Amino acid sequence: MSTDRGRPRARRSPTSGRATIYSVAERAGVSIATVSRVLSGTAVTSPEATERVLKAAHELAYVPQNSAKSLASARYQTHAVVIGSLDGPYYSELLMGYEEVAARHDQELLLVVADLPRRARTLADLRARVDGVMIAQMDIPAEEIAALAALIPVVVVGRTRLEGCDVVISESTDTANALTRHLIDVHGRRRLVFVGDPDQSSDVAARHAGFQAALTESGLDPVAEPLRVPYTEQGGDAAVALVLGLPSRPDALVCANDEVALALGAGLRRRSIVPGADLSLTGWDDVTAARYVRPGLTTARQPVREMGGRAAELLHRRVGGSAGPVGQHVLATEAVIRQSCGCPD
Amino acid sequence: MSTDRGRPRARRSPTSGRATIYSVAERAGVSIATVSRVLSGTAVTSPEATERVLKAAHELAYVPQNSAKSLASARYQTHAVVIGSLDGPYYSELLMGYEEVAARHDQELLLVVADLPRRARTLADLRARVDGVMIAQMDIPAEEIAALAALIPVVVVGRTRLEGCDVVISESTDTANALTRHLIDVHGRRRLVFVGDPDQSSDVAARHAGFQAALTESGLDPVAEPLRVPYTEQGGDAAVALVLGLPSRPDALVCANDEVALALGAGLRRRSIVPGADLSLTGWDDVTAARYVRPGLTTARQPVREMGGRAAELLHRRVGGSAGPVGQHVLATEAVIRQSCGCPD
DNA sequence: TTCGGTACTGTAAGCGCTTACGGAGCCACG
DNA sequence: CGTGGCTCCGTAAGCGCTTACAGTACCGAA
Repeated sequence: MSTDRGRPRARRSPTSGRATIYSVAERAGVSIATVSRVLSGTAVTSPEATERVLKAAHELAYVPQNSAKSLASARYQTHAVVIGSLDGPYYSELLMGYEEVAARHDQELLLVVADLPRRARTLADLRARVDGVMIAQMDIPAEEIAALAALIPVVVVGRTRLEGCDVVISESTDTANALTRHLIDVHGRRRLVFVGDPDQSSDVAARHAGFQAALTESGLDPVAEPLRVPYTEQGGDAAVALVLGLPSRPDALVCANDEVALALGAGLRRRSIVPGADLSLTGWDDVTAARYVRPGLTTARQPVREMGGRAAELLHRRVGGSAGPVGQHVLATEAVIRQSCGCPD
Repeated sequence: MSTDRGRPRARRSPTSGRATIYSVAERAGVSIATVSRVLSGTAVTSPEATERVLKAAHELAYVPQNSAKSLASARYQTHAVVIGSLDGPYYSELLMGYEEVAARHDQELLLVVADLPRRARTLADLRARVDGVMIAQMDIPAEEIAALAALIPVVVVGRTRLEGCDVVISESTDTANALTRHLIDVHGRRRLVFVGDPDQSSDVAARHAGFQAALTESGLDPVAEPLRVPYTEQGGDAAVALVLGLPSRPDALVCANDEVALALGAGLRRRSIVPGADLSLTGWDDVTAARYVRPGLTTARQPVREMGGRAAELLHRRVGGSAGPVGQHVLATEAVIRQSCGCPD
């Protein structure tokens, strides 16, 4: 019947008893369009209508259904955050920094822990679920990231040399250089070894480059190839054996991160080789434990929280279309001199 | 015209160029219903249709639009994870454990860091965005949680005495008791003090209860009221002054967590009071630093990862409706004896 | 041959929003 | 008094799915 034509189509059943835009409209005596306009502030509405809608919405404890909003507006108000693990303070700190800024822009966070096995599916699927993706995981191939970046805005943290997406990193090479120079110039070290695999992440590669540069500038050669161990406690334990197996005992160990340095230091000490005295030991990241061990671990502090914040800001802009050409954002790093290099307390 | 009646309504424009269920249906030569059935596996489809749909979907790189799915099915396939902070290893570990199990059930994770200021809005809004909520934050009032639990399935980790939702905790009282008895019976401590505020969290309250019970069972009285400091490094620093200000110097400090214990230990040592020798010091949580400091910190290890996993499992069941009555799930805790209590290396 | 099942499939309604479009009411101006 | 412009509002189409319902085709039993 044509008498039906003018009114909103009959609703099914009140599915969940939850208020919808229809119930709010009815209670406020306006159309759903007006409710939408009032609540999203996208168009002018009369003071009376505005007030009535607000009142009705409040009385019904109305919360807009997220899925309906997204479907109609083609916006998710959500960023995906892709990390490989939450081990150690690095990712936690990064996530906190990211969250803070994202929340300021009313963006929600979808946490994706992307193991290798489940990655392929997940990563591509994200484009049907979020507005943009932040990646802070080292072991995802560059091509995979590039493919994703072609579908949806992507910002990457902590690694470099990526095409088509913004990158946020902290300065590594110069600081690693300075730290290494400190060992050479101040502590007179001559037989230095880098502990960590430069090929595993561009970040570590940059640190290694700084290390290498410092040696070259001082006319030295490394005592050995980098000791390629994983960036974990286990890696540090493994490094103990490698160090002891070296033809000539090094007098300085520059580690890719604190975890490795701490485990390596503890292992050496068990063999009566005392970091700070018998050799210099440095880490990277300034984890909490670094300032509790004795001797305190000389290391470098990345502005991790700020990196997260910057990444969130960038991605938000990029999603909103108000960002310039993609580029690389480098934040400053600070060397933290404690005693494991040989400095006095 | 009635000739139009039989065919699917005309689509607007190909909004984003992305494949939809319509394009897949068209390419496969079937209806969208069949596509949906094939891809979700909710009904039998002929081998030929199945294959054609799969092929078309693959060729078009089709990913179902999450918002449309949710809107139509009233399911989000997402859990909210509410935490107060990611500081320290506790929350990271919890989150990892949770994520692992949630992923196994194909549930996504919405990360909500709920500061006090933004909490009220966020928490209630979650019901229009996720299927269930996991809360691992200590400072949310019980009533607020109860209110949320009335709207949507909720599971709480690490605190007790909550109505209407599942609770996952680790055993605290007995382990705290055992740890305290160790100090009394093995190390002959008599002047014990608890460091931490039992009123801040039910978890710490339980540890304090165990501490208190051990004293009572041994016919002792605590030397002083609990030193009510925050559970942070700053709290530990503050505790140093409190300890030194005590009328009688305690010979054992039982701390609410490792962070406090580590900072307190470092502070005391600076005053030439050596943990392990001059007094016993214990923590709780077994953070990474606990095994690197000297003396190694005697502490207790909660099965944090398992707690996260259990919580995810519970919430998934509860959302699916296949869970029994709400209840409390207690996992075992393990005392970790190192040297800060006075034990030899 | 007829009829009831069984195995699939298509049609279309509906999920709860956003938003283009057009209309109503009102004022100022010619 | 007619007209143009402005402000506010309602109508309805559409977002891309799921799923109830109603076939259709085919087979075996009566």
